[in-house]
Amino acid sequence: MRACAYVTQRQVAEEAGVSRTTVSLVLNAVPDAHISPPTRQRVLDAARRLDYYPDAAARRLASGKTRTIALVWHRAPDQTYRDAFLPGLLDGISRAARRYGYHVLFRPVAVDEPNGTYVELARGRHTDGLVLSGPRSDDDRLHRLHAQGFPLVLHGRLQDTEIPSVDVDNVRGAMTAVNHLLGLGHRRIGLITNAPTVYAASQQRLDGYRRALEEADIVYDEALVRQGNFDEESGYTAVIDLLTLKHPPTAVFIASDMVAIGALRALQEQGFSVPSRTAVVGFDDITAARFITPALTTVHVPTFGLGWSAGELLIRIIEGDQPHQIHVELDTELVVRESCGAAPPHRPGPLRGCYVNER
Amino acid sequence: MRACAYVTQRQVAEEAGVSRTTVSLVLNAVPDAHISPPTRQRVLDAARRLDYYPDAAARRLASGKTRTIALVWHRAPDQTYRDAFLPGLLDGISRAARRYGYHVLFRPVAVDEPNGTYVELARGRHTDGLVLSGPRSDDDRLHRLHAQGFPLVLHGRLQDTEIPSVDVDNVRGAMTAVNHLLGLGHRRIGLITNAPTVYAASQQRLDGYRRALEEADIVYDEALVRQGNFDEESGYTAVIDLLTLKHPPTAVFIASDMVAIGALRALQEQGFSVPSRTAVVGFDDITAARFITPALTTVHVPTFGLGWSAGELLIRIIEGDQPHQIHVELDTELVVRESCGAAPPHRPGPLRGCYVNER
DNA sequence: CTGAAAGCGCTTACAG
DNA sequence: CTGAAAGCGCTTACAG
Repeated sequence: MRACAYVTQRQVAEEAGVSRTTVSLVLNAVPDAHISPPTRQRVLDAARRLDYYPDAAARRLASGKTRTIALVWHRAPDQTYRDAFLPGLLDGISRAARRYGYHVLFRPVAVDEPNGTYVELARGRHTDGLVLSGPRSDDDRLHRLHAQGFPLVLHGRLQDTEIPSVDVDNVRGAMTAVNHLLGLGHRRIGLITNAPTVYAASQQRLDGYRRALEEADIVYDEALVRQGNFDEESGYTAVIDLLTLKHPPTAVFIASDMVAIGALRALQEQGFSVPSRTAVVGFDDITAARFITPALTTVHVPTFGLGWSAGELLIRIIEGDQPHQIHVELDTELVVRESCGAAPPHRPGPLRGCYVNER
Repeated sequence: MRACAYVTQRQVAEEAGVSRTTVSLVLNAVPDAHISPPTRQRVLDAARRLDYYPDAAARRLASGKTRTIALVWHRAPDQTYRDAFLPGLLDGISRAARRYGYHVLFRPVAVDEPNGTYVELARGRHTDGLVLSGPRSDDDRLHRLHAQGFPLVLHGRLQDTEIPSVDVDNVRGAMTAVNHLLGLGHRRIGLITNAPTVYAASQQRLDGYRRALEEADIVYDEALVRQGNFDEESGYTAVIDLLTLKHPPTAVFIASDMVAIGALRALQEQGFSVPSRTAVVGFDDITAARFITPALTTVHVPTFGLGWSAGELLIRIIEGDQPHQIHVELDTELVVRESCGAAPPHRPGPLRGCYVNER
């Protein structure tokens, strides 16, 4: 069903009275093909007049380049959680791609899908490179792809790998959160992780927590630490458990907003109102953080920036530039709202106080 | 930089001891090419042994089909608003595409971008068809594309057009919301629109509101109607204005959750607590609706279903099937939470009561 | 049941 | 400064 009649390079050549080679050279602005300005102009005019667009498939086949990158999107156990990052990330990648003249292919991987089915994109030459969001450590086809020299960037780092990656500086992000609570005078600060610590990000946020305490000369107390698992439920349970302590913490750093939302609810139900009795700081700055009551103070993750960086890094690799940084770590920012107890004076109006504190 | 060495059809042919034609026929499972089972098996084995993937560009060039569809994503004035729909929509389109063996290209259109730049995807044969989310009525390149017979599906209907589309049944959705309030005994029901009524969806939701009132023999009172404009701010302002009435409404249907969130805040600030003094029902069921206090009763928009339908409809059109429905309208569902005052008994736990009421 | 051959619409050495 | 020609890796009538 090719309803449209497409105009080809040949027609442009005829219209301009030159060879197809010349048309190609002009339209691709090949640097060292010295085309006389008048010839150039004639080709350009002809192309415009005929409203010519080169055929993508032909161009790819001849050049060996697809000028396309793909985003492979692993669904996480908790869907809401990942959905919060998709728009920003995708927008960032798309903008970077467009900036460099690339297209972007989107490829979700269903939870029940076997590992590595997305390599078809690479092996079938649909794309020049892949951004993989949410890599699995047991994904050996991924490592094979990398070993073969296929351009790859991970969103979310994998342990012990040389595959280029983009992520937020989780250690420093966590430190910012904890330092903020310390600055408000808290000394017994609990931690609920965002996920089991087999996840690199989770371990790093835990490390940041420990380091901030250490720098404040507070001994790390494992009794104040609980494990979250991506969703509200896990935060709820973790808090209930935390409150069985004889001396519950006066503040809790919860390394995921989604988990924090469940935690907030548990705290309120147990009469540990936030922030008056317990201060809470989250991590991620998902959309809901602004809307929950009390509005959540949290560590903002720059999703657009992550997407942009991933796209740009990948394209550099594809084009053979030597990127000076193979693992990009972006800074986070603390967003002070209400749940930490350091909220700005309450202003009436549709928006909850939400200024951003630079680190 | 082609680091990988790719295996070609020719190598598979040699390995299997057959011609390239035969390889193509077998691998594409061409229906009426009668290949003997042993030959077929030999080809399959050879392909597997060599880990062969056909070259996408070559295939496209030879077949004239890209087996790719694109999602063109217009950013709306309010970004948060649209972001709420992207994950579901994109997931739906991607799943439909995969189901039929298509890939999906994602193409955001920046707010400051001139109209119709995305037609390059069509004219350059990057894709066999386009799903356009958030079409502009003044986009004449869109109409030209359609006139040329290029496969197109809109997400969000355009007035007076024969271009196939997918949307939610806005009229019935609004009626469900208003009927619910009527069922709770409300008689003075206000309306805040989701946007100016030049937007088709906005007009339709207004129509649904009027029709529900009419069927309940309540005269339409323009004094109870205000205009929202996508964001919280507009909802906040609209409520402030509404409350200047001598007899403010006892319930308000707000045709957008984002607008409703601003409205909720204004109501609470003005002492019209929700739901005890004023009942509120929203529209869209964005993620934040669950998290706001009180949790928002709202009309759920099936974003995944919209994406799936758009993808499937587009693929049917591409493949020349005659779809029996050119304008698909999906049903909505009312989600009863707290803001309408008909909440289920309060249960402790991480999740806010959120059962779904079938229409 | 299988193969030789043309062709898809470009890019890119190479020659002049 | 410009053109003739080979080639990218497939699909698809067509012939046998």
